[in-house]
Amino acid sequence: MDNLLSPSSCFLPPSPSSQYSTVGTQVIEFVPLLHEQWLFDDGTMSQNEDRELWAPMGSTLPRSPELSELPSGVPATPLSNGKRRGRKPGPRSDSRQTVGHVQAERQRRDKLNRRFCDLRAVVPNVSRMDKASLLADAATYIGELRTRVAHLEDEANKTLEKGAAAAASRGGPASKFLQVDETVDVRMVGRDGAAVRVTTTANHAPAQLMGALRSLELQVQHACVSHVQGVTLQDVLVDMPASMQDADDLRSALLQALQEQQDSA
Amino acid sequence: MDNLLSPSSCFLPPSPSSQYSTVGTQVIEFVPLLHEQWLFDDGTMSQNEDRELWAPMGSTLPRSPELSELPSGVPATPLSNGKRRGRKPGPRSDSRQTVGHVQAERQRRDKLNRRFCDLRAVVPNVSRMDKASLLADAATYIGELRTRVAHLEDEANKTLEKGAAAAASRGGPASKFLQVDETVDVRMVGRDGAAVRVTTTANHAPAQLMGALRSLELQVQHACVSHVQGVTLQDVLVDMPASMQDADDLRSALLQALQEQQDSA
DNA sequence: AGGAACACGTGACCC
DNA sequence: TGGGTCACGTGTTCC
Repeated sequence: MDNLLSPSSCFLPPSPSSQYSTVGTQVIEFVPLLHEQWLFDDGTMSQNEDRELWAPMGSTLPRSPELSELPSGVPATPLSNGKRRGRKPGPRSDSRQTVGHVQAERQRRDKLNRRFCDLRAVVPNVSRMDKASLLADAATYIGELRTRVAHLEDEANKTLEKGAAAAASRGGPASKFLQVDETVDVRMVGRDGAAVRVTTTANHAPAQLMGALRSLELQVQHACVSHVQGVTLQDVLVDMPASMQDADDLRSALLQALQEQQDSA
Repeated sequence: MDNLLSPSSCFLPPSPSSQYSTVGTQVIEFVPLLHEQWLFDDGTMSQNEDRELWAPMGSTLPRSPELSELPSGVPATPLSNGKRRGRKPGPRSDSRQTVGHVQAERQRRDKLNRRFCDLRAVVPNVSRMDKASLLADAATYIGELRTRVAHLEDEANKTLEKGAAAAASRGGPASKFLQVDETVDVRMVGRDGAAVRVTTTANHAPAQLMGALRSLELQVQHACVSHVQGVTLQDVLVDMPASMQDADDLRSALLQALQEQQDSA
């Protein structure tokens, strides 16, 4: 992981290096002045040395005669203290325009890292301090928040209005079904879908089936229910769970869930 | 912007190029035979291709005799469209260990980009397609969700304390959180039938609705359920009980039943 | 032209 | 030692 463990808990480039003068954009940008290494580059250091420190690079390029140093208005940037991550200046020919390029790239990097910081500030429980983990955690966190909001919202809607008038109609005979002539068919639809057909004469069969599907954590993508002459026909399309391979798996699980469902009723 | 506008709307490196052979991770790998590269992230990126495409670089170097290519199995599949962003292989001497390094770095980059994709999948309204904007939008979105959760929570607490309070039933703005996709509509069909339409983002909405109908002793004559993009639409035709006169009676009873249904869950 | 955005290779750092 | 992560400079493409 790296310095990311640094107390500031926020990754920022070792070299703030933000001291472009001419860029138009707002450069409010306070350096987080964390108390860890590289906090102050402040340009006070002599620039050169750092630059020549690692001058002789291994691989090399046929360097163009005029490599010199960045013409940048502010010569600093070297951030000289021994800490630095990036690549050494390496052999490059700067054509007075690549220097602008490298500087722009630096800004872009900084901006991106700032955004990473901002994101990290609003995401709790960032498991590891690493960028990829942060992104993953942010995504899952958003997912959590979403389901929570949805849950709270329909809860609010329900509690929002309801006369005190109680249910009155309660506790009917409810159930006493026998499930003779009850059929449960399951067949695959594509790779991840399963079509379930249930016919029964039981009372409130939809409640039983949907309750069973919920207990199995099966997401209902589509359902169609018809009741005619005492028998209820239900066709349901559900997502096939990863834990099940074929239709038979689902069917037996569903039968058991239906059984439990009606036992609890 | 960039290619980010690409139909896939997800940034992934033009060259998956991930073709480590020995790494443990799954390398299912199907060549993305569709008309655009990298349509999906899902880790199953293809590998191989390019790499020698732009072999002759401008700057040049007396390249070391053994640059060759990575142990790549598939030399072909140039993915030829002239699209590519990164720098060309450039002149490098690989010391048999830097090569492992570069491909490790590649994996890291890919993983990071995958995470960017995942994040982007859960953040709505991503203004611009650019990484920094995505991060910013994600952060603000999390902020919105948070305040929303907070509001909903203390609202729930409020309504929970006072049972009565009533809230003047309907008509008005009701609650600020009542969004368009959270509705319960009821209308009469003939003299003895009622059509109920419920749209919600709640989980396992069918189980809740059917359970509520059962608790009201309402016989389901027909039902149709569709789930799309997180919202569940349910149309149910029920027998109108003798104890209720109009649709509003049924609606309020249903709302209460739904509430109880979810409280018991 | 020139800016913006990205991927890549590379040196450095850490555990 | 080595795998993992980072920042940097660079080449490249798109607008």
